[in-house]
Amino acid sequence: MPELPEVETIKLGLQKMIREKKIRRVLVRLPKIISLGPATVGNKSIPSPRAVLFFKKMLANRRILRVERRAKLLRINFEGHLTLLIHLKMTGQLIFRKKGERKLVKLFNTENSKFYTLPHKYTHVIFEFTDGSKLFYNDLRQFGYLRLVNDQDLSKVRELQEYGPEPLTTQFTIMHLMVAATLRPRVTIKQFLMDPKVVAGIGNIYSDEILYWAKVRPTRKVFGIRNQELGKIHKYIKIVLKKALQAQGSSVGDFFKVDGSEGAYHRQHRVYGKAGQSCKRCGTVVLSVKLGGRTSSFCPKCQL
DNA sequence: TATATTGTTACACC
DNA sequence: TGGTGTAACAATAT
Repeated sequence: MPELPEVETIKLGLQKMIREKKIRRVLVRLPKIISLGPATVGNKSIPSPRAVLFFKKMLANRRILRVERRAKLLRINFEGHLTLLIHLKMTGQLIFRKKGERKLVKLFNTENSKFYTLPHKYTHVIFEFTDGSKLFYNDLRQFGYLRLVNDQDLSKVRELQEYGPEPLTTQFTIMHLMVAATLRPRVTIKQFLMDPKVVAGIGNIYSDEILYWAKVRPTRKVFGIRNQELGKIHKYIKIVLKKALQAQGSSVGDFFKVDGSEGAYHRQHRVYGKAGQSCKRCGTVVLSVKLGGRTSSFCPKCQL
């Protein structure tokens, strides 16, 4: 479940490991993961064998300039005005391995989950670099995608047009949240925070944690949230995401850094995944509810 | 064996 | 027209 801090952590890891490297070849083991051009990112139609060949040929012998992120979407920028968009969705992983290195990786960060050598049966795309190092794209649920786009077409990619502001920039103001709130008054504050058009990069984990610190129940409708509370939500969006980024993300479920190691922010979680446990602030049992088909956890005493 | 999981889109409904 | 709610995607852990 990579959200903004996790995707940013991956971006920084990739920036360190693969910047300036040249691709020798690309292996595509599951064609439906890849696609070409700007239209309907996320469309899972299976590309033709010709399109797969084109994808591989376009990337072969090409050098990586830099790695960027917008919302939860990674952008690998190549020489020759070509960009690879990578969305990990729920269970996508990017794991880098140096030449000759042996590496055991997990799909889930649970105690009993097993270790695999790479590539494993959930490895769908492999990038081989000219120095013998490799980058593995793994995705258990196959919701993620790798999409190759000419730089001139980037502005036509719908997601990039529709994402709300980056929460850790000065563009993201209380006023922005207030305006967005008047446009979507009937949804719950939880769904509001998770809407990528309202603000980029917040998913289930961080919306729960942000609402805990802001002391707002996830079930409340947006129209009933006072401006002072919206101000607190704005404040804790910044604080929680920054702290999570400092800890290099939360390794609950399936997130690992590009070297295969864990982030550390899940150790600081207060409510996400804590239903049935007692609140660290007041001792009350943390509850969970379903909102829009998604689980949300909160402390019924701390969050009003 | 049944159920929960989860980011985002597609689609039905009003 | 567009806000809202829900199904869909996949395959695992529990």
